[in-house]
Amino acid sequence: MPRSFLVKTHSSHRVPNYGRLETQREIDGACSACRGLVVPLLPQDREAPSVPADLPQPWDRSSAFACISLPLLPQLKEALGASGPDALEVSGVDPRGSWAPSVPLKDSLNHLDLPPLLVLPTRWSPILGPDQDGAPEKLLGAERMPRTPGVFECFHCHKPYHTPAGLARHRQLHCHLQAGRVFTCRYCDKEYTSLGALKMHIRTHTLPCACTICGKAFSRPWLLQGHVRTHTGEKPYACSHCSRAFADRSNLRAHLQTHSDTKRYQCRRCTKTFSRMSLLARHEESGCCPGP
DNA sequence: CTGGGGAGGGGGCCC
DNA sequence: AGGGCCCCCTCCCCA
Repeated sequence: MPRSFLVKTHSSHRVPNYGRLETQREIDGACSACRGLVVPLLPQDREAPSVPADLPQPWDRSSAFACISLPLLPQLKEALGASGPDALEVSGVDPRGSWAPSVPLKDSLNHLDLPPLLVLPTRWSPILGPDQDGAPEKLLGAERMPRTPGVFECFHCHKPYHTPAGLARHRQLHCHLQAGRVFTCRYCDKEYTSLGALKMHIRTHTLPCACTICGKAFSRPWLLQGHVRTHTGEKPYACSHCSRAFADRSNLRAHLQTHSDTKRYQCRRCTKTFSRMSLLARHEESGCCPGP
């Protein structure tokens, strides 16, 4: 089953049932599209894809999730053709290994005349990302660096995402919302599709981790740990290119960008590149590149 | 205006 | 289920 994930929506009119906060609302009239089964057709994989790809492919492991109603599976298999994977029904498959659809999976599924939720993948609209090689660069051994941002747009709500994986997670949101499997925060109106995600979010309201030195409170122990370093001066993350050290790994990562010859974020209107998205955003907001 | 460091927040994944 | 850790991102500030 797909992992639960954050529901970033504030449009809820649902009333939280705090009597069973820890209880998922059961919906009788669950999402017709999801009533059968939510199947990760191509399971998400955090590891680096082995096949370089200029653009996300329809069978990209990190992007292809769909809600497949079990009764529709024979129909789906027929549309995909006889060469389709037998394992498609329940376990998912990475077609790049042994099989790939002869036509884009999206088109195959569209032939089914299914409700929109059953169609995958969602429309991709890469705007940036000429160097989206699909192979995350390595940092500090097993760590990952972000890909060059593109824009991948949700078919349903047109919400933009920087990565196909982010879009894939977002698409699950539509499935969960239609199914009514939603937990709402009692402190704000954020909604989550799993209780665990909600509990984690609630910590951002209750801030159970307090600094013994200054009293500042944090939602998670590791946030507090990072904060304590601001008191102790500990900087365990050293740059391998210079003598600088950092208390925070993310800041080291940002710093390493300054050693890189290639800037990841390029202005869409001029060719100027930036090491950080925030710098690009500031550049665009500054009006440096007046429109046509 | 730009580049970069410091600090922190958020959700996801793994064990 | 919970903790630890991950990545991604943002904001603020300063040179």
